[in-house]
Amino acid sequence: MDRYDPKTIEETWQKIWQEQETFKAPSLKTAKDNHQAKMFLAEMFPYPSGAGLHVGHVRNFTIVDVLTRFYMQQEMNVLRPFGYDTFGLPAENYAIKTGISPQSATETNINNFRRQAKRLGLAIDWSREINTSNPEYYRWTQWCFLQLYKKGLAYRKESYQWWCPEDQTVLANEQVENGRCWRCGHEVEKKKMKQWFFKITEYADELLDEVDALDWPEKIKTMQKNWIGRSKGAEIIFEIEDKKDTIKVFTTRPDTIFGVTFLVLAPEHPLIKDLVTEKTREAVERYQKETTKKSEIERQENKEKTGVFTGSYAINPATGEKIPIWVSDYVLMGYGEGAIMAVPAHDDSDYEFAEKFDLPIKTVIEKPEDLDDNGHCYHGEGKLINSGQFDGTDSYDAREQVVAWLEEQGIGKEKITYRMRDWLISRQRYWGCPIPIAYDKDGNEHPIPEDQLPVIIPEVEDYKPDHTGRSALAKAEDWLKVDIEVTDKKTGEKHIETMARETDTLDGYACSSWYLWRYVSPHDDNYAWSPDAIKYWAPTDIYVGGDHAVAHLLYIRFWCKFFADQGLLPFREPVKTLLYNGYINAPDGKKMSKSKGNVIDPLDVIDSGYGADTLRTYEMFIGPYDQDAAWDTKAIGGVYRFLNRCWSLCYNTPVAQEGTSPNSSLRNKATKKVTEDLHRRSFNTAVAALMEYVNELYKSGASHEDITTLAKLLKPFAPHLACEMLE
RNA sequence: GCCCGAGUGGCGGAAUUGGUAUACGCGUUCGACUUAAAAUCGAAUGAGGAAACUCAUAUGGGUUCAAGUCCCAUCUCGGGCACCA
Repeated sequence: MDRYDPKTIEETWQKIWQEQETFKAPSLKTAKDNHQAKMFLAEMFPYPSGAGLHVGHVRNFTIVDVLTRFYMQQEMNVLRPFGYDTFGLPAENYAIKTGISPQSATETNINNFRRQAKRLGLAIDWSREINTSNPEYYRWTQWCFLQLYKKGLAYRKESYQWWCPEDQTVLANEQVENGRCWRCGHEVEKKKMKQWFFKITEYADELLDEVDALDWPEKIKTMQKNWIGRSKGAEIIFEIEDKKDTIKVFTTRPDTIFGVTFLVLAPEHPLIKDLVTEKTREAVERYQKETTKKSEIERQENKEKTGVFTGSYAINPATGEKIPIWVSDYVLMGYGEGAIMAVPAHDDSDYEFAEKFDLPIKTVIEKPEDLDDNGHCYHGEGKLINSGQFDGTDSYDAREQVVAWLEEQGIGKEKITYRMRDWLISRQRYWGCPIPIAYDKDGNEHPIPEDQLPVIIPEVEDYKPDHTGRSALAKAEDWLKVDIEVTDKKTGEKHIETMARETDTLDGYACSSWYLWRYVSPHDDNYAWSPDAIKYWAPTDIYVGGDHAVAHLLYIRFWCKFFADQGLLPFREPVKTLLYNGYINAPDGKKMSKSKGNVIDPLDVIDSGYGADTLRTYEMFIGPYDQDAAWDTKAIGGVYRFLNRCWSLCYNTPVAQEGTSPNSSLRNKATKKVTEDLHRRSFNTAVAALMEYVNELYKSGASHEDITTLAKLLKPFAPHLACEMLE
């Protein structure tokens, strides 16, 4: 052979790797006996869409692959599995349109994905492949649900939830982006429904406190902190004039209590109906109706304050003054108590509201004189004024003192509030993991016993959700009925009762909340993850992805903490190091999309003659892995030329005699540089260093030893060519 | 509005701990090979200048023997949060 022929080389080596199971992780026994360090790497497993792999997958997978091959060269026990996140709307919508079952469409797509992934020459332990819609897998997803249910962390409650009218399902808060559905982009609505939740708020403090210590990008850590949104403040009780009811508010500034000149309730606040008077009832009810009708986008767009007076008054506990109670949509029912004490002198929103409705403004914090602040209200710290016994106190210290004073009177206490809500997991969709619950004739819920798992998704004729807001599962009449043994509470006797299954399925994020642990023992019939294997391999050392900054990456942390508390995981954080890779955009810098017709298909790139090695190396060379990059149709040619030069050096150039200098020092320099760069994940400069090395070898001549070194250093990036050269 | 990042040739980017700015690649130009083209190989390539040299890392200051890197201010772009009390 005198020409670099990627097609032949890549087919040859892919076949060898397949036959020899080159990348199969060592057995537990072997791994422990050889006393090497362990390394568990994974990419965020893909959703196998009908469109096949795109260049973004290639970047994501190649990062993991380069590290996998590198750590194998460093003689570590490496686990690098692969799987598919297969539940989800696209397959179901496709089924509704074409009648092809999601089961069969998913199988087709997986086969396609696997075939394409193999053509990239990925160093995957294929014996560990998992698929979330396989009953062998989702049996254990259901088992996880039951563990959470047993501890009261999976529960059902009725509340207003985000509803996507296009997809006919509810959504988690994390799946609503700017008032729109994350999947289809349709505007979402609020709908009152009884739904299943996971009590993620139980772990809010730990999720927040342990974020800082993680070896994760700061960007992601900040997003998670913002999402959890802990704020420390006080809950204060206001009495209502001439009424027995009281109003609870949450505030982060109890030190401003003397400046409270009115209260504001969210339009959904349950107490409003008791506060309205003959005169105000009509106006208040009209306002409430208008608010409900407004979409979230409208509520966000129109920031002009609106509101209406209830007709009732509360008493400021600090001053004894009578203060009016108003209703306004700038107060949100979902946060704090759904009611606020308004301090217009020191809060922008309250100030705007007071200005608009001509309510009194009372300054209680003195602005430091040297401060040049042209704003209307001062939110900073300072000495208290007009605040009775607290006059002269520094506002920061006054926070605690005021709370203590209110607490003495039994009308206030310290309180911590979170922005994060519990995780809504019900989906009114067919193509998801069935929630293992049944209802008796009185509507009481009963968990499906663990020995009756999995609850298999039934085949149906028609995949459309029914018009009542239930998934197509509701149409599987035989499946709906289930016999469950119940114990009579009074007599203790057991009997079998026929019940109706839950027709909601689990949010797909539930299925991906534990898959990293399944990888350690993917075929275990007795455990979701086997205790020995999890102890050795987990947690995941390096996890690579470019999406799901809050949702998935928060959920896996939550489940990890929960299962650690059950004694089922010997660690409390699932991912040691997170690498968050950037996107690959079209050559014009815009996002690739089918509709724009600017999609680069990686398989086309391989088949055009460049081969997988060029594609992989190019995507590592394109720029720092964590930055977005634009595809450059010309620059990939430079990488192809580079691999050609490596080839020529090996096959078409006379072998130089091995001398001592300068070749050995060049070798050492290149080895040191590439190794260091891989340790600090600077893939682009590692490739640059290899190019430099090759350029130098062209000048000096390459000995046998030089070519061997080059091939070894090249192997993580262009494994097929490197293996061929080493042969 | 608040909180993070980032601004370096024609382009993507490098400079790891304050120590030769522009590695590597693309593009461009010239040369070799060829009847020719492609491919390949070699050379040049921040700006100005014949050269010595001067000026250049968004802008303006500062610290330092030394600043792309540290400090202050400003501008621009990107991201996150956003009526969260």
